[in-house]
Amino acid sequence: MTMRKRLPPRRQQILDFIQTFIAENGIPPTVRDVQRACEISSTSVVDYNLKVLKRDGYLNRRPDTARGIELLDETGQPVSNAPRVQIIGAIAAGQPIPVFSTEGAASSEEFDTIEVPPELPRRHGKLFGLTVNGTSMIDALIDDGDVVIVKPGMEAVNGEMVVAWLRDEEEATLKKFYLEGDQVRLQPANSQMNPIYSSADNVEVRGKVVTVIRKFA
Amino acid sequence: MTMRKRLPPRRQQILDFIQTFIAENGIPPTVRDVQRACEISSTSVVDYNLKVLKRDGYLNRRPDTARGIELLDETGQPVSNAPRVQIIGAIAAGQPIPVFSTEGAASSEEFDTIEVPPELPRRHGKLFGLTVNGTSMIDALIDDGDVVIVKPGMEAVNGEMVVAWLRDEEEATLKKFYLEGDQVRLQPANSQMNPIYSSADNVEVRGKVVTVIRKFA
DNA sequence: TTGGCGTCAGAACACAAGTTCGGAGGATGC
DNA sequence: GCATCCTCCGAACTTGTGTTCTGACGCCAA
Repeated sequence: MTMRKRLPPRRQQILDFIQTFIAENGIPPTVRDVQRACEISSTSVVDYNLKVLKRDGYLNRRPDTARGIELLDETGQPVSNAPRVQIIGAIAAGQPIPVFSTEGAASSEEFDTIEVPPELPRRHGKLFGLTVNGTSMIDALIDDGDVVIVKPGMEAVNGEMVVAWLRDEEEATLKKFYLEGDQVRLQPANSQMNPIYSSADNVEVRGKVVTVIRKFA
Repeated sequence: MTMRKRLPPRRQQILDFIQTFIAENGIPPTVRDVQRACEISSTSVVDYNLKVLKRDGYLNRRPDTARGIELLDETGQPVSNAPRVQIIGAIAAGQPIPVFSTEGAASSEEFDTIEVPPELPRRHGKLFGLTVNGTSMIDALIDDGDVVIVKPGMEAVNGEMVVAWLRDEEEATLKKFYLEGDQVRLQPANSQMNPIYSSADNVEVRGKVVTVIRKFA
């Protein structure tokens, strides 16, 4: 693991541009793309900085090939353009969620993110992630440290796993949702634990679990 | 939604190569890359076929730009370069798996595939997928039609969900694995179902579940 | 047959793009 | 001052790469 020091402004600018360019166009920029965008007078300057960035492990270059720049992450792995979902907090049965601003569009770089298959955002739109604390969902194959990907929304069908907000208690929990008459049963995924019963008025569905991502198994 | 008819072999070959090339290199091939790989005598032939493929909605081309090919999916959306895992069959408690050649490296286009976060193959190497039939794993948040991503391997730790092959019965099942003395308990994830006990000799772990991907929720 | 159509071959063109070279400031240390 | 290193400049060189032109071959219907 190479340390990532603060870069000279030129170099940082180049690196940022490459990142943006790939995100926007799907393919890496050419040397001259970088030159124009960063208003550098000569391609040799770009080449020089790219060489340094390569030496320091920020990217790879395929020699003699057009658009041969390949960004690397902190571990030296090629970086992918897979979509990332913000992990906006943690959740555990009976524990409050911190922020939880569903549409706040908070500034990007504040939260951790996690890679998801591109199919998910395509199908569900905006999503967020919650880290699961503890093993209270162990029967649902959700272990300590796993991340649930949640689609914001108020509706839920019986049996779906939802993020439920209990108004009176001011707590959020991750449970299976069952509407039974005028009360709601929130069923944990742990045979050791009992369901929570609450009046339907007191339960606010904040979103439902779309999938679970196990960070390492 | 454009219909995707059977393509002439040349065109299909070109399309396949582009797909493979992007998967392997992260950037699209050049016209001459295609030419060499498909053993085509002239770049004009490649260009001609690319034009037809573009007309028919299989790809986009950025004019005059190196590596300007952009693959499209059935809906005309740009296709991502997220890794894909082969779904080599289906599995349900007590049901046999069809093929199950772990390392066979079967011909590419025979199986369905599913997108996974790039982190998974990076971490675990070669993986395969199995479609889950039925709701016998419902307590594990694995529903009918979900896909379990499995890392091939013989070892398992107690509590892990594994694909277990029962030699005598010649059946494969998806269960949680517990080695208890010299026998193995295969615990289903359904409170309605009883565990299977078998001698350790009779149980062969084929792989363990790395994650679950819900196709639509 | 004839003509159109889809497909391919070979070659060339024109520009895109990676690479290299000599030189020049500016900082830093001796 | 002098050497050394980092960084930049301008220009050129060489190759990569998209594109085009002309011609040909086979197929099929009028």
